[in-house]
Amino acid sequence: MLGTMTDEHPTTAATTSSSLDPDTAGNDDKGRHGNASQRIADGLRASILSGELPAGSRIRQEEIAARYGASRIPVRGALRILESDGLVRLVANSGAWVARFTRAECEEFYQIRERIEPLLLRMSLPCLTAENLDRMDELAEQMARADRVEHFLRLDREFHALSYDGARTVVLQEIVQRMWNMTHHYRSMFTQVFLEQGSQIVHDEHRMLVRALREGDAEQAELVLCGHIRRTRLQLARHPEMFDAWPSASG
Amino acid sequence: MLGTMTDEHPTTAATTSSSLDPDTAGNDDKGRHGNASQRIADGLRASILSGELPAGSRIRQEEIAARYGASRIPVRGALRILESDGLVRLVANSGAWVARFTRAECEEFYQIRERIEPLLLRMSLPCLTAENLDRMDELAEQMARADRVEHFLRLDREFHALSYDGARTVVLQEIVQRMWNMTHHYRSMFTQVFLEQGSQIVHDEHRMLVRALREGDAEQAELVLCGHIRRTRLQLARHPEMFDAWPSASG
DNA sequence: GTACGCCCGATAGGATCCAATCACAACCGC
DNA sequence: GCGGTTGTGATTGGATCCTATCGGGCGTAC
Repeated sequence: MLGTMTDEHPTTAATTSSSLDPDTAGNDDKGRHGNASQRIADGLRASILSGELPAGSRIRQEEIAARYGASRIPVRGALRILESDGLVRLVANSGAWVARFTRAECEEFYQIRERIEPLLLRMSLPCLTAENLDRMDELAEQMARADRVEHFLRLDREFHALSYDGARTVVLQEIVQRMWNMTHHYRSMFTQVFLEQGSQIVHDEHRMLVRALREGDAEQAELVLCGHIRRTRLQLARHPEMFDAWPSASG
Repeated sequence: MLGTMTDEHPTTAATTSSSLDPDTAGNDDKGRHGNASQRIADGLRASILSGELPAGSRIRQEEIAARYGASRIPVRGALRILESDGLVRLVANSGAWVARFTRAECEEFYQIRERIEPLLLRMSLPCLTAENLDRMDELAEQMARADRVEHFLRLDREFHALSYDGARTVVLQEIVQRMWNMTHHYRSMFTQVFLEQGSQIVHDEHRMLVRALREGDAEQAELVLCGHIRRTRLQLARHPEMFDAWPSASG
């Protein structure tokens, strides 16, 4: 026979790498089983999120290919992956740029997050374990004492990722992850501001969230999370200077 | 100079093709200016949505390349595009399959839609024109008289796409479009059922939606739309036979 | 002096060829 | 007879080469 090998759907996906945690985002060992595109995409994603590749800067295929010791073919694949991640903008026959978002787009992302993250939280709630919640308490505690931006961001991302850990969804988690990646730089700048101000409300919200989850109160958890994101969006809107002070795109 | 050509971000995107309408979905003329990947992706998308390529069937690169008179390189690009559209599932070193969704995943999609489409509608409302609304009335009228599934689906998609036409968003519209594509077959089967039953509630909802939009009542419009999607989800959950009677994947 | 058109370099996209990987199957040892 | 192993074919992934396209710079005409 010729065409009757494995024409049915694959048993499980298992190839989409990258968790909500930016460090392990795409560094799953299984992700690289012979897939250079994925490896390059993961590396580029890390470079973009770390700020090494600033928003608006151009990405040249040959340069990336040389850096990763590959040809331009897997680089193109990587760029497509990052485009679907929302981190790179491709223009046919022209080139690739690190995505840069306007203030309006950023507000759009936050409004999307306000709607879908509470849903994801609701879906996650029934399967959250006591270990999840204990760890979230720890993280909330550590965040309250954090003074460096990168440290806070790492804890914050792990905190929220944990809160979504019980969800059995696929697409929703991917969307949420994309939103987190796309808003990464804004959260970074915003964190800078509120760490300087020593605002406490973020930690109050985190504690309220864990409490609602512990009590199994999905409605309350949704409200707290929605408010958490909404407050951030409104705060962000009050700091338009963040959108002017973009890290400039060097060649 | 060497590196100082156009290293800034491109002025506008303008390359993401495909509207909410499945016919023009990706057939924008500008999409093909030397971009075979896009052209092939658009063709494949149409084949998948039309049912010509059934869910779960395998996609062979060489076969597609031959059909479109190209090499396998742009086919790979097309497959990546469709993967980010959620219509194709890629497994490294194994192959590509037309995405097939479980009942749980389908419910997930509808729940996502319940949350984000009302938001998109709210964002669209302020910029909707009288022409938009008049055309929506027409479409609602035609839908009430439609008796063929494809005809209804086409009108329905145009109706809702029009309701989102005022939105200045980018990402949100892409997400919504993806959800519509991924649920396309389910809507097809569901439409079959309710057309046979002669149910009127869908048309009532459509009229209520237009009325709320005319009155500029965003809150009411959101509620109606949420209920519209929610009711469909619950109806779908009551027809588990749809998930058994999948079109089989022929090689 | 300015505006238009042509030319050319650089970069992205595509074709062809080659290597790696996987699935199936037949074979051999126990 | 059965399980593990290895071989083979098909298919995907990657490298190299070639072509198309885009943008800037120069020259010329008005």
